[in-house]
Amino acid sequence: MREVKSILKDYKLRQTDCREEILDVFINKHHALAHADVESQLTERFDRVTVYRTLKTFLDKGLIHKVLDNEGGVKYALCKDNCHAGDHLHHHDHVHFKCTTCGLTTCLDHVIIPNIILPEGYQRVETNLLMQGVCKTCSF
Amino acid sequence: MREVKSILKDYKLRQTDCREEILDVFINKHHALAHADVESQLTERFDRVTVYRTLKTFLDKGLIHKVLDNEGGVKYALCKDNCHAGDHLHHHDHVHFKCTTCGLTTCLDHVIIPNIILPEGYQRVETNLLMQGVCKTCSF
DNA sequence: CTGTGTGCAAACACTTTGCAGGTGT
DNA sequence: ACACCTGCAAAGTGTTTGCACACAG
Repeated sequence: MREVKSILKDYKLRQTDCREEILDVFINKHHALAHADVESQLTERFDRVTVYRTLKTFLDKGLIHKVLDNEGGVKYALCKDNCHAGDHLHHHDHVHFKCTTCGLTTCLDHVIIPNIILPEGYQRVETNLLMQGVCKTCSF
Repeated sequence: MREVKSILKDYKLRQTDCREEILDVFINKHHALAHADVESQLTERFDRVTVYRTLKTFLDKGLIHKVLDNEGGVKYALCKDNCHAGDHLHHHDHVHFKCTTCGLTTCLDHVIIPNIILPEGYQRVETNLLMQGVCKTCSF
């Protein structure tokens, strides 16, 4: 996977088996993954702790972003190129959609969260929107 | 607390000390509370498990609603009267705001989530919006 | 009286931390 | 060579389940 290696290099991360595999999982699955999902998708077995730390590293470096879950967990999804508009402002103003049928949470990258007017005195920094319903493939 | 008792009756819930106290906490605190928050606010000590079950009961009966958290936990907040428009459609299309300074999450009941157009095939059922930033009282 | 709520104990699940040794650059 | 990554062990935290007894209606 040439792509994986070059992405890690771009993000100034060391090339290790664990990172390559986890990144590969994110690239191939096109939905958000919780820690447990990542773990179960790995071909090689890595320590739970290593997976936790790798996810944290990817998150810190801006390779992946958090996706909230209605059950209270956190999932992660790959950041797309449009996250880096301006390189400093790492923004994720797109909608996340969790299907109640198949259970998958996906980034609707092209559905952006509209600008919401807050009451006087509130300063917005980040917005997270999770929508639940039935996804395209499940509503046949 | 006459109010508390009548609310429990309205929701067809038995009157117990635990329920009265927990409901009282929600009424007096005007922000979302996680399980641990509820527990620490109780004057009388109830079992952890009882608190969990009470929250679940309140949630099932529609007395409180979930508030997502960016850390991956779940908080709860009282449902307002406007939740019951139509009595069957229990909707919470308001914005939740978590202050990064004081850490409190509040319901912005009057800031409703705008209607978002989804791609063909997606059916929306529920929407949850969490905004983070600085709240009114912290931005002095 | 009956069904439901509560407390206790225990199991279970999830996440973090410290340390020793291994690996990428 | 050095800094960083990994695995193991353990602790810390959060949540659920089963059962016996207590209590509201």
